[in-house]
This record gives sequence, structure tokens and C-alpha cells, in this order.
Amino acid sequence: MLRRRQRQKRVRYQHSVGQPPKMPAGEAARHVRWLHDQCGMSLAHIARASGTSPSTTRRLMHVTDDEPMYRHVAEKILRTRPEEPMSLEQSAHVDPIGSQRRAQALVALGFTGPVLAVELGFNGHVPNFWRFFQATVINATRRDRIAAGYTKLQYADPADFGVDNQRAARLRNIAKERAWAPPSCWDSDTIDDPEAIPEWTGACGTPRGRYIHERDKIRPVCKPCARAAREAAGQEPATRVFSPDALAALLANRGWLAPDLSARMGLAGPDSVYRWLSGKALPSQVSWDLMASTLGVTIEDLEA
DNA sequence: TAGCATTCCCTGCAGATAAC
DNA sequence: GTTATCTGCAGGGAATGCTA
Repeated sequence: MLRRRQRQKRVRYQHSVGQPPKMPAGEAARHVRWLHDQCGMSLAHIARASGTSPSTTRRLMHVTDDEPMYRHVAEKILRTRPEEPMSLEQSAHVDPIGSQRRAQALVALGFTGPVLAVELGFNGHVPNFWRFFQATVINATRRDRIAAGYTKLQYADPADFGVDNQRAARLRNIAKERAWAPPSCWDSDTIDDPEAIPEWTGACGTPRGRYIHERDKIRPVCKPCARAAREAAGQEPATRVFSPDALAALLANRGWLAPDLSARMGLAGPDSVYRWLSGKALPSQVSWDLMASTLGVTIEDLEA
């Protein structure tokens, strides 16, 4: 009761001096949006820095200018200053295809994961470099770092970066198995085009390209040429491709979530299942078999 | 045997929602 | 209006399996 009287008294005083407890959220909302969009701060980071709740900062991203909010909360928000400014362009999400092709091209030259994890801006973290090939979006800063590293390395010799011949040959074999094209197969003006294909033969993507692959022994036959040859022959693809959509549909049919499947498969946690569902990782053959038996389907039911 | 590739474990972020 | 909690997911470090 006493607190209530004190609060009513304070509210009367605030009104009398022209500062009611609530004020339009517009100014605070614009400040939060500026900190988030222009300065690269996360909403939780803004909440911590201002001493408010994360849900408050999140709400302010969507309120209208005249929507009321508490003055003391708005003042905390307005006092918050940006940390480590990052431009909107730097934090924007972009298509990773061109960056992935550049990294693949450098592997095809014989550069190893540890070298590329340093030179392409992964802070030397090798697992993240290899995981990057499954990314569906990246930010513009990463794209620019990879482009800079590609420019530096595309005509370089891996030996100059401490890569011995044996390791370089192994990496070139890996690229070969995955049909990753070297820099010579890409043009700088088309490498970022999702529709572009690497030019191994001068006629890739056509039956003639497949013929040139065979004639000149350019191995492996690139995917566009193999597809063109299959289509010309009216054949279905022979390689197995795991389908995240098929897995998602099977889980939905059973009412299972990722943790349910991981528990039934005996995995330590749901992380791998999340990565299979998102397409960011492919299951090993053993995991694929186990997944199929756990779901009571054949491995073909999990193919694309 | 070295080191690459994959998986696991942990932490933190964002969205949704119930509770205060 | 604010806080607490849960879920899904991404990223970093470490461990382990695999291969040349």
C-alpha cells in the first residue's frame, strides 16, 4: 500500500514537471535499430549494454513511433553507445556460391585446410573452413576476405606456403573426387553467378563437352557434362544424394523432433541431426544406414 | 605416422510464449 | 511491460576416425 502511494505521488510529480512516466517509443526504437543495423550489435548485446531486457530491445525493432514505453527504459536505451562499429554492408548476408567456388579452386591447386583457414580469414580454424562449404549464407565481410585471399593465392604455388608435394597432391585428389574446378576454369566475372558452370573443355554442359573430356582425358568428367550425357542417353543419375527434405518429412510423419531421432540413434546430442536437416553436413554411410533402420525405412527413402 | 575430415561438446543468440 | 524459459540453430574448441 505504501509503495502504491509512493508510486502515485511520483507519477503526479512527473506529470507536474512535464515528464510523464511514459513517452513515445519512437526515439528509443530508432536508436535500437541504429545500434543493431548500422553498428552490428546484436539485440542481446544492446540489452546487456543498456541494462534492459532482450525482449525490450527486440520489441523496439518493430514498434510504431507513437507507441508508449516507460521513460526510464527509453533513457537507458538512449544512453547506450555503439561498440566495435560494423557497417550495414559488412554485416549483410550474401549468397556463398562464389566464395565457395573460390575456396574449392584453391583446394584444387593443392592448398591445405590449415593454409586456407589462415589466408581466407577463418582465424586459422580448420573445421570451420571445411564446414564453410555447406554454408547457405555468409556475411559480406567473409565474402570479401575470401575474395582477397583468392586474389592472393590463385597464381601462387602451395609450396611457397609450406605445403609439401605429397600433401598438395592429396588435396588435388580430394578436389578431383569432388569435381572442384581450379581457378583456370572460372572467369572473374562469372564465378559469382549461381547459373555459371566451370569451363573444363570449352563446351561443358553439353554432350560435346563430355566427348572432349573423354578425348583429351580431362578427369573427372564435370557434373554438367555428366548430366548432359545422361540426359542425352535418357538415364537416371547413378550416385546417391542424401535428402534433408526426405528426412524432415519422415520425422514430421512420426511427430519426431531432432532430439528424438538422435536419442533413438544413440547419438550424444541432436547437433548432427540439425546439420543433416539443414543440409550443412551429410551423414556418414554408417549414420545413414542407422538412420534408415531407426526410422524403419530403406536408405533409398532418404535419397533426393 | 602426420594431418585432414568429421563428429561431439559446449556456449551463445534469436524467436516464441507463458508467467509475473 | 517485463522477465523467464524453451527450442532451434550457428560457431568455436577438442577428440576421434580415416587415409595417403
